[in-house]
Amino acid sequence: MNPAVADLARDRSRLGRSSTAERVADILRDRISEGFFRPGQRLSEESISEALGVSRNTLREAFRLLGHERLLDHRLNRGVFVRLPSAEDVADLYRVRRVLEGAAVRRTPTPRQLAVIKEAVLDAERAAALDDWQGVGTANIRFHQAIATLNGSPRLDEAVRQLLAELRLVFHVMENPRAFHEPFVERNRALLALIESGRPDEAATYLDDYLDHAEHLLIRAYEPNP
Amino acid sequence: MNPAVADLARDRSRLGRSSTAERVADILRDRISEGFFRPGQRLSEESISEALGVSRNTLREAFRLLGHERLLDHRLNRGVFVRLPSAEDVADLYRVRRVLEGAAVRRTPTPRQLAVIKEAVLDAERAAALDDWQGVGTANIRFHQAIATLNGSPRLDEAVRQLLAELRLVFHVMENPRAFHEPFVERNRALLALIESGRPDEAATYLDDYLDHAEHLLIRAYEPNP
DNA sequence: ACTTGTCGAATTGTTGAACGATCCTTACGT
DNA sequence: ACGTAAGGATCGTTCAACAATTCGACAAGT
Repeated sequence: MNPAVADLARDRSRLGRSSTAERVADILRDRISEGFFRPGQRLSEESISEALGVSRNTLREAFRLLGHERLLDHRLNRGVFVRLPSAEDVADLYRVRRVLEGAAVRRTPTPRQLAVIKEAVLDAERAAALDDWQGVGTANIRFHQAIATLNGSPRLDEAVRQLLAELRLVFHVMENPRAFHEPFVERNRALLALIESGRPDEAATYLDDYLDHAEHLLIRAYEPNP
Repeated sequence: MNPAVADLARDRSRLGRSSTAERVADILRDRISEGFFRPGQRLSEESISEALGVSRNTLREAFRLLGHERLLDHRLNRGVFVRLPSAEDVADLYRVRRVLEGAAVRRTPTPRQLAVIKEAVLDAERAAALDDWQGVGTANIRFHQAIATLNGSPRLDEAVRQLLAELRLVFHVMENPRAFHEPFVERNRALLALIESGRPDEAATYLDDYLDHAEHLLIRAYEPNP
């Protein structure tokens, strides 16, 4: 086969994925992620389908997709709600993070992977300097996503992407984002240094402590405000 | 709260999840899992909706669910197909298994968890004695699912459940199930012994070799039969 | 023989309306 | 305070219709 044509094979994935339902799901996912739809809020089929100019059936297909990603909670005969994770959910999310990210930091990164991680650290530091704590949170998520890619597994990348999207729901119910995000800006850099210097065991130990700290902060933020 | 009433909480999950679309998804999932629908086969909306007595819209919601579980492949304007995993998919599935099951075997099991694992080992041995290699495959999957529960995370349990369901698709394209399943009956027992005796590092090492072996067998089975 | 253009059947993508089922609220009666 | 009944709103599901797309076949051109 023609080598120039074979190069096109990479773009093939862009062809198939663009049904209306999936595009609607993309829109809703973004809205949830940015906090436009708040956790716990109900999403009316009628009003949203009307607002987006799609039929209820198509919207329901989109809802199914997001429900499977744990961003929406589908309650029979009551409608879909933006998911509001419980304290037990938070604990489980961190259980998964310890496994997935813990395995990731034990791998030796390629220079390209390392560059992506470093860029995320820098973004967080820049946002912190501007007191943009929402931006710090976003950069933080990119940081951990970049770490997850060290596993070299598309499925694990996708799992981490969903997991962090779910975790972002938790951030939206917190009243004080600065208190939560601030301590981790410098921890990100420290973790990067351990990964970069090729000490996987120390990196893993540091990550465990990192995640413990983050989880305790979140859980504590849940108790005064159930 | 009444302790007898609290016991009912476990059945609560059965209440909500019973829309027609989800029940249809359950049926199709079982059919795919048992090989009634072969990998690569196209599932017609019209004929299946008619056969099950549900509308096309409802069936499409079910298709979305299974597509998200990677059991169906949804190609725009061409319909849904039972997923046919590629060799690269197999490699990635085993990448994930090494991470998730590797983390699991390093945990100390409760007596109850150990009992479930042991039961799966026995089931595989019983099926092997009867030359029921399909049954061995099923017991094998239960064995690894039971191992995954050692992580103590509902999300990881679900991830492993989906992962093994996807792997079962691979089994269905193999021509010789005995050659693949037979060697692992006694390996299951050996791995159980290592877990039971509280030697997590040895168990993890053994599991790595176990998964390497399984992956190589599968990949090799793919090459003569693309 | 190989590629390209065109046509038509079959299937999916999406819509809009309809109706029963279920839930929530409110009001009522005991 | 508690159980109940009525009403409205919304979801669950179906159905029919049409547009959009794919696919195979066949003709035409090189």
